[in-house]
Amino acid sequence: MVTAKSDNLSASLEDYLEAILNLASKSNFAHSKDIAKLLGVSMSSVTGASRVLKKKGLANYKPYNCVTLTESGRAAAAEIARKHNILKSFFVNVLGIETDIAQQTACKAEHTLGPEIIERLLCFIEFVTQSSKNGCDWADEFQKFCNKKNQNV
Amino acid sequence: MVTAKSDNLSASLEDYLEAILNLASKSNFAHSKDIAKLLGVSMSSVTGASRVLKKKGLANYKPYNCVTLTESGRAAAAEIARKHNILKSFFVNVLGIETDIAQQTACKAEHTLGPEIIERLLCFIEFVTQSSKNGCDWADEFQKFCNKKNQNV
DNA sequence: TGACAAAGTTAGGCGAAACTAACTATATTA
DNA sequence: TAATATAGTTAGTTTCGCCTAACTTTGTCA
Repeated sequence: MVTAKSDNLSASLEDYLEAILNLASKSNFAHSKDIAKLLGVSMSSVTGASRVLKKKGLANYKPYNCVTLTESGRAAAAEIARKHNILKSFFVNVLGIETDIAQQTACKAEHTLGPEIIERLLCFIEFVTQSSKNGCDWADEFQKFCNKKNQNV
Repeated sequence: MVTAKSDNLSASLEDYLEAILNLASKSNFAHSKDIAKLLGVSMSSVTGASRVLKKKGLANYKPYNCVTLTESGRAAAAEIARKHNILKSFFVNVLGIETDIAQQTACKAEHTLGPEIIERLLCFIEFVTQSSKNGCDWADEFQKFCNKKNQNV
């Protein structure tokens, strides 16, 4: 296994990791200021987190330089991002939740749901997608079901 | 509305509330020792939490006495327990997750999922239940889908 | 009824995560 | 190239949630 699962990360550190991954998607590095803005946190908090991530071998950090992810940092961040996307997709495409709420909730839930649930959710999304191709559109049927129910209230 | 939603509760306080509700379901009161055991926490932590819950008007607490919930404490706890049950039911009955894992995950996720998601999940459970009565057993089909997929791996 | 065990509390401390305010480094530009 | 604006850091503080160790209260039983 190459994917060095660096576990034992707090929800907060996972957020920093994910933020860096996203910001670095084009440029390969992330500015403290942008991380701070993205996470709604002060710059000094970013400095603190960067030091911790460095100590854990997940980020390359030198004072007054941009932050980059190490190999295992990238792997860990990618896992978190994957969880995030699966959750968001489930919320939007299966449950029919509004994008904004789906996004926000995915951010929180990605830290609390274990692999068993995540993999099953992924499976479930595939299942629904597949059956819609076979003419049985569950997501659509579900929406109708919801609408009918809401009318009765 | 009677349900005095006392929000702004930390995940931790919600856990205490839920624990007290569960322990008090028969006797109407909860011993510190039992709360501590249920939550895997020291008794002094329970004392601290009890004081906070009292200050928030959610629990009746007097040193060296059992803890009971106030009216609004009960309402808040019931809401949390409801979330918990909806989540657990979704995990077990729709996703087919093992009971233990479902239970544990529900404990964590109940603090992070907002009402929109929870209500939709409830709706979804009803939808699946209903359609299984009409001869279309989704949960079962999904299990088959999962099994087939796992075989291919 | 008095000694002892069990239950509960208090005091003090620790680590995580955030903040503000003051300082330092870097970059820009006149 | 020196002044200044922007970015980043450091120091010190706060809040939360938990812990251990020592103490107090309550309840039991010989």
